[in-house]
Amino acid sequence: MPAAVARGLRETQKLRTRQALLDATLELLEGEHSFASVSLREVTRAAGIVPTAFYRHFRDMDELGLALVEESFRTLRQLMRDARSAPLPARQLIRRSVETFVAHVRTHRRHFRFIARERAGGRSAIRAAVRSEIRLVVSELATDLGRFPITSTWRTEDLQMTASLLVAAMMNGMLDILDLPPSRPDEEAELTRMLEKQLRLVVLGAGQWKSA
Amino acid sequence: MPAAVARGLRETQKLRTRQALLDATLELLEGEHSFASVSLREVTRAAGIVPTAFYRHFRDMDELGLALVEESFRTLRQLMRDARSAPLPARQLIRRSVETFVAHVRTHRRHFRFIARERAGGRSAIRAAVRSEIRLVVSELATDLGRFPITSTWRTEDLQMTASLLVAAMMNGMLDILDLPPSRPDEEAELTRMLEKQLRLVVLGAGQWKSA
DNA sequence: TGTACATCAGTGAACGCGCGTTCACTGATGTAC
DNA sequence: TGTACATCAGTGAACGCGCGTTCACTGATGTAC
Repeated sequence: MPAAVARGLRETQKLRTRQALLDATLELLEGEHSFASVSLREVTRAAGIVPTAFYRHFRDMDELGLALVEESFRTLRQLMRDARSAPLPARQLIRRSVETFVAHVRTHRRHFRFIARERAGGRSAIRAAVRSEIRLVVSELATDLGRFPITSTWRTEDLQMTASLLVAAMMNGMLDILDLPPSRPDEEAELTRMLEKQLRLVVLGAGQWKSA
Repeated sequence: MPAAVARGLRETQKLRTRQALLDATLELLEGEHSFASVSLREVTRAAGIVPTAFYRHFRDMDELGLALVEESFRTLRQLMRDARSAPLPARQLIRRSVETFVAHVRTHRRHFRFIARERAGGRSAIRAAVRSEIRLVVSELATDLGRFPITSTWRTEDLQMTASLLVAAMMNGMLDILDLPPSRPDEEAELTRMLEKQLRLVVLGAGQWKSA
């Protein structure tokens, strides 16, 4: 075991239980439950601990929710930045971005189901955290958009406006994809194709846009 | 009293109570509550009736939620169709549509807060109803988009794709506007301007799009 | 118009249940020497 | 390495509370004649 992650048995086990609580919560959200209606007792029951042990890990369900937001976005932003870092024509960058995004959402279905719902949903602390993460995604995209020859003279405001539109399309596509039963790869491919077209439409518009 | 709406005292009072239940629910949603976490007892308490009287009006909270979805969209679709019915250049139609939309959302803040949350949120019956209403909005917009000279040769699929993108932008803008405190008309105007730009960007892109 | 009966929106007591949180505890893990 | 003590993740009993739903009811409104 490398020194940097050296942990006692106790700490290892505690982290394992913490993760079990996070996983159990996402599991419970697969059904009709919304996060706001999942009870602390249900979560501990599903994680295999007694209700009172919950407090060894989180102050309350809100704090657990914030941990889930963090966990959901941890890798997404890096992935998206990598996807568009290659020196390729716009059309290929769009395809890569959409494919990366859809693949990530598919392999983290439960996380993004949670994100999609809490983005507009219940508890304001969690909603604020989701919206703040999305704002970061938008800003990073805006920065990358500004690197193209045509956009190099654009006002920051218009870069943000365009990035926000692209991300809105992605979030909307995500919502549709998550609402499909997992057994419909054909419909998912259809939605993916439409999402790609929507991004291309925006980029076509950007080619004509007069900023400043 | 016109014959068509002639009602007995009893029926009038029953409708009044039903409306009080709907209004009370929206009122409760102003705070931290999500629809899924509002209890039947809270609603009846706020409406000034006894819990058991709830069942004279709705089978359960789901049925009340569906009534709220219906109430929310009742006038919106007609308004939006009217807003773009005038024979004006694209830019003016966009402005009119955005202004109509934002004004309607503002005057029905609580309804659309509910819609924004339940679109992705909790109970699947309600989510399905919201998504079905939005699909209607998209289809009606796609139909109207097809009437322009440039789009007259487009494939239906691409009209739907474009309409879906425009509506996604509107929903996204709505979410941002609803998240502002009602006391910020300046930020609201800023968001409205951005939304208008986003729609113009899409329409610019549509001008370049090669469908078929 | 007046009377006798039917309807039904709203009442109020009661039920069993799962909830979040408190508290004192246990016993395995960790630490100091 | 062995011992004695400290830490602390997880336990289990207990609490008061609001919940959805049942039931038999009341009394104003509606209807038939």
